[in-house]
Amino acid sequence: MIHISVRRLEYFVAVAEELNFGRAAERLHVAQPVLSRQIALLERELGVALFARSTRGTELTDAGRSLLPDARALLQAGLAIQRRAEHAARQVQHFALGFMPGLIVTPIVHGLRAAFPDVEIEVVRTNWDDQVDSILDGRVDLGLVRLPVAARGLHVDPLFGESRLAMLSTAHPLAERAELTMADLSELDLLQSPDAVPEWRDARSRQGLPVGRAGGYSQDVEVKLERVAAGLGVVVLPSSTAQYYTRPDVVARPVRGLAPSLVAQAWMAHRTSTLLRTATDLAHTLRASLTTGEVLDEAGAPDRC
Amino acid sequence: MIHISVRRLEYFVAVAEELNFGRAAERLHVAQPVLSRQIALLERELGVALFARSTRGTELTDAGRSLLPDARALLQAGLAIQRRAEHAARQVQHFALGFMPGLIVTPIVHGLRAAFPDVEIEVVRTNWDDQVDSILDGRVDLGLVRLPVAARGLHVDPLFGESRLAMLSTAHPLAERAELTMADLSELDLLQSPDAVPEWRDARSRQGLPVGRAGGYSQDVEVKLERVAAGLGVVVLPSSTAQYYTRPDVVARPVRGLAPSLVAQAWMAHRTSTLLRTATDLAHTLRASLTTGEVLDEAGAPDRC
DNA sequence: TAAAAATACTCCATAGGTATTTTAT
DNA sequence: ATAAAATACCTATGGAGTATTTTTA
Repeated sequence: MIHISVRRLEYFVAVAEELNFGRAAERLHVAQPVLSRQIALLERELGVALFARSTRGTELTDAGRSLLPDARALLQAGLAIQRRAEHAARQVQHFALGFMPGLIVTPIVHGLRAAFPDVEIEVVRTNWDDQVDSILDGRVDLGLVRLPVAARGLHVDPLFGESRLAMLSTAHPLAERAELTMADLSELDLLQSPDAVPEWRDARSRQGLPVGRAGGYSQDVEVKLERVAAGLGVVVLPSSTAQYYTRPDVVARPVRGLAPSLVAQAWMAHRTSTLLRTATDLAHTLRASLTTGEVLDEAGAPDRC
Repeated sequence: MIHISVRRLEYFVAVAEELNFGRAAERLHVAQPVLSRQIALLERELGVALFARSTRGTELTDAGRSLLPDARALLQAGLAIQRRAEHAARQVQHFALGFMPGLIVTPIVHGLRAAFPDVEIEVVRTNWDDQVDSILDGRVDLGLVRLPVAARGLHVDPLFGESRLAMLSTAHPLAERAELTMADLSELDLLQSPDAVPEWRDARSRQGLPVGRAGGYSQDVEVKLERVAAGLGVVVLPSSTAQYYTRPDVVARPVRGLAPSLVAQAWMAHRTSTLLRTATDLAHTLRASLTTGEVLDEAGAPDRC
């Protein structure tokens, strides 16, 4: 029998994120004493202190730190349940297809419409930061994602690879070169998450240069390109994305030593339906037509995990 | 904000499994009207009917069927939280290493003890049916499993392969042959889950023979071998397991056309700790010494998903 | 003394229990 | 007539609110 209360975990996550009971209470639209009490109850229930309180700044204990990802996972499972129930409640069936910028999902949508004329097909453009979350929390039933993904509970089925290009302002000296090297690239500021370009991060840390960025990262391609055009740095995009989003003041240059980007389809591992099955089959069959760029290698055998 | 109540989902799963409110209530140690009300409230909350009630047998609706796996996933996340909190509550750190029959975890345990003398290391023998569940519900921090696994939320890192052998009663006519073929094998009754021997299942269904088993499957190696010795059929075991569990009335025979079994380590994808990291590194380094059988091929690059 | 969290207390929503009715075979 | 689920009604736990106190930099 499970005693855990979802609400309490939500409170816990909020406090862990704010590290301040008052602000967390405000964010949750409850009174501050409620949090004091509920967190204390959660701690008693679990038998561990989750926070080290002090008047200036609350901190997570080891136990709290270890609970946080578990709690987040449970909350996301709860969200997914609500979202999907909403869809089940409306009589018309619904299927949401997520895709990263540069990918073309029209062929899949056409195929699905032909096979299931009564189903409402929705397409959702995702970003690097929510390509996985959108699947986990039920906004998207099947996502066309770019690897790597932190696949908690997902089936990931690689579809094809495509080369990646560095996007530079035309005003930048390096824009005159036909091809860049990793050494060139690592000199530049990266305007996207280093997780998306591990080669850059590795080269940077080998050189002892800073890897993080003070300003944070923009997630929208358009915003990234805006900042590139402004001369703030470089972003690395898959060729399809580079080709889709073109502007006169930004050029795309190949980089020697940059591994290809892999496109995959991903879905909740424990969900199955003929609709989903049809969609994954379609995506696999039509994978060569899902991009405007050239397909590097078609990842063959289903590497589903 | 999430409104879902874990308790209600627990009730839902119980009723979905029993398909009878009275029996489910008994199992949950609550009164039957409680379930009627809580399920009705859950249905109102979600806005969908989950059960089609009738006086003879309750059935799941489509919405209910689609909720069930999601609900189970959430409950398992809840269990994991409770289990791990229990461990965090005891001051002494704890690490549970799961392993399938035939595998030798002593080298890893020694390595961990050397690196973390104060941590309590527990080893847990798992079976085919709980090698994954034990990780998901927090009983095991790192599991040495046999592929394939339905990897919901797991990192799976293949370690090595080993050949598989058919275990037969010495009294069986085929026991006199030095090697069997898939055709021989598919004639025999399989005393383990067909999922563990897909080749057998495929051969059976091609021949139009029944694949399922009325009696269900035993999960313990010892019990399986007992039944083999009794002449009820055959089981297929990895060579290490075959070598570890030996009895005079059972023989092991190679089978032409049987793919090797892969051993992997698996852990919750969203958990990280130096302890876990050390353990996975140890397992990877020592992988050749984790089995008594011969290592077929060492799966190299980390295929972590 | 000021900011942050905990405590005291009150109120009400809701889960759970028992007894009973409804419903379909 | 019987088995299964729903309803009626009661109780008590516990979550949320306001006011206040404790704590420490």
